[in-house]
Amino acid sequence: MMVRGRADADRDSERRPSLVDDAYAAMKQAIRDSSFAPGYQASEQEIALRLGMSRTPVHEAAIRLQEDGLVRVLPRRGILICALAPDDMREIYDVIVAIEGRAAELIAARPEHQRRAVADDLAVQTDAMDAAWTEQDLRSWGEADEHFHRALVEGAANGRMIRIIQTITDQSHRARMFTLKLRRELGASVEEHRRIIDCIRVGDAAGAMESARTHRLRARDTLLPLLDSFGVKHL
Amino acid sequence: MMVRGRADADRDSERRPSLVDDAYAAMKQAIRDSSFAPGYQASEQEIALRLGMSRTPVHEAAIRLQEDGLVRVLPRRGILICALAPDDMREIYDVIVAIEGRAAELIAARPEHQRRAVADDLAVQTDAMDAAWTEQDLRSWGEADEHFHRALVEGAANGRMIRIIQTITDQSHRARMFTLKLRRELGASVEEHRRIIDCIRVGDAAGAMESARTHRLRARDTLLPLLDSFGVKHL
DNA sequence: GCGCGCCAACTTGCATGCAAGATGGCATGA
DNA sequence: TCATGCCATCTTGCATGCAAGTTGGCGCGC
Repeated sequence: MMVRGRADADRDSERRPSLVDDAYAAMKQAIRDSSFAPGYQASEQEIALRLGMSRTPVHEAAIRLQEDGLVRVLPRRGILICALAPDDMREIYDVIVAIEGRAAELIAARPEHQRRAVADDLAVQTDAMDAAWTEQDLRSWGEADEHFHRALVEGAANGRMIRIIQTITDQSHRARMFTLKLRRELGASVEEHRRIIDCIRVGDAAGAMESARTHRLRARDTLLPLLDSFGVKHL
Repeated sequence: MMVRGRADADRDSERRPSLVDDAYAAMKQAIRDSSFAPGYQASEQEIALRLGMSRTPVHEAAIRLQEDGLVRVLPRRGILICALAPDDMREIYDVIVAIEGRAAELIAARPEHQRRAVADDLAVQTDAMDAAWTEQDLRSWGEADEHFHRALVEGAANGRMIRIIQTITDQSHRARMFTLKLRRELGASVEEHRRIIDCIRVGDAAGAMESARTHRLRARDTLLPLLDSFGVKHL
């Protein structure tokens, strides 16, 4: 199951997805897997033709994608797939540090049984990461890591935080796929995750925030130089 | 000058605003000043008529407003103006605490002359608040306070943070107008703002974050009970 | 050979037409 | 009197037409 236009998916539980939803999902997926490479300029007409619909739903989906920061709609010139510059990664990490830090703090401040439920979930993902690491299974490691961070934010039960993180995750998906192959310090993450979990278990809000922040800041400080050294200017 | 669809305003410096932009701005303004009250259900046709355009630009503006969380587009039933529940205010405050806290920390970590520029700006706004307070000028106080918090986030030079805060500010504008009249502790804000400024001046990142967080948490803890006591269920 | 301007092709902005889904009221039956 | 079902009306989803803005290339003048 895919991410989809949360704006509807979670609000109006179910209804037949409209063509706009289809176009939105298809385009987003195409951007995620680089069928639409950054910098590529597509015409709405062409996309509409490929998706078997008229320009209208494609245009409306493009507006939503622009709002998500994934494309730019250039008046009378088409849809431009956005590229991410190193500076965007800096911005993204700062937002993540802020939101995940607060989320961890909030979780640790919740009643004991709720804390434990979240902590157990986080522990499952972290164990999966540990296992994947010993087996050198990058793909599984990445998925478990993603689940961990999603569960962390969802644990704070704040729809706006979830939405913010979802948007930013979508934006940085390609960069993440790229850096995943480069990282050589995956073991450190497991340990840092466990520290976060411990703080949540004992209800140490300040510690939870601090360890969540430290984890992301450390990751940022390993990855950004890596990107720099590869001279990556946009991804 | 009004807020406008930042998605374009800051990216493509200038171009004749399209009808969609007009519709977006007009509807947003109508929601801000409660011409469109929460819970009101409008038809696109009717809005289009009032704005002197066809349904198409109104519909596209509605999509953007829905993405901003200000309205819901109900399929084949019209546009519903969203109301804010107390729980939404809780969510909003948590996001603000996270983002402004990190922003203050980032500013305090910048080079001295940049810190000072931001601090001076913040000090001007705080002085204006102080003056407005002694003169019991609520409107001026509110505007200066708004400028202070905007400057705080803009000082961190992170477009995504600015955008997040802008979205949330738009959502909570009506609630802010309502609570402004109820508050009896405006003096405390001035003092707390000064504490933030001092930390920024001396480059105390941890202190800046902590005082920014404390400021917002204190405000939340005074306001939410106030809303509760008035039995406000949506605004 | 080189620069400049014009034009044809292309692209979207916006209006409108049509069909299908949603709604509220009225008539009908118990 | 009340519940139920049908239909007229309203509203949007989506396709398409037209006009205006943008672009790239070709030809003309130098």
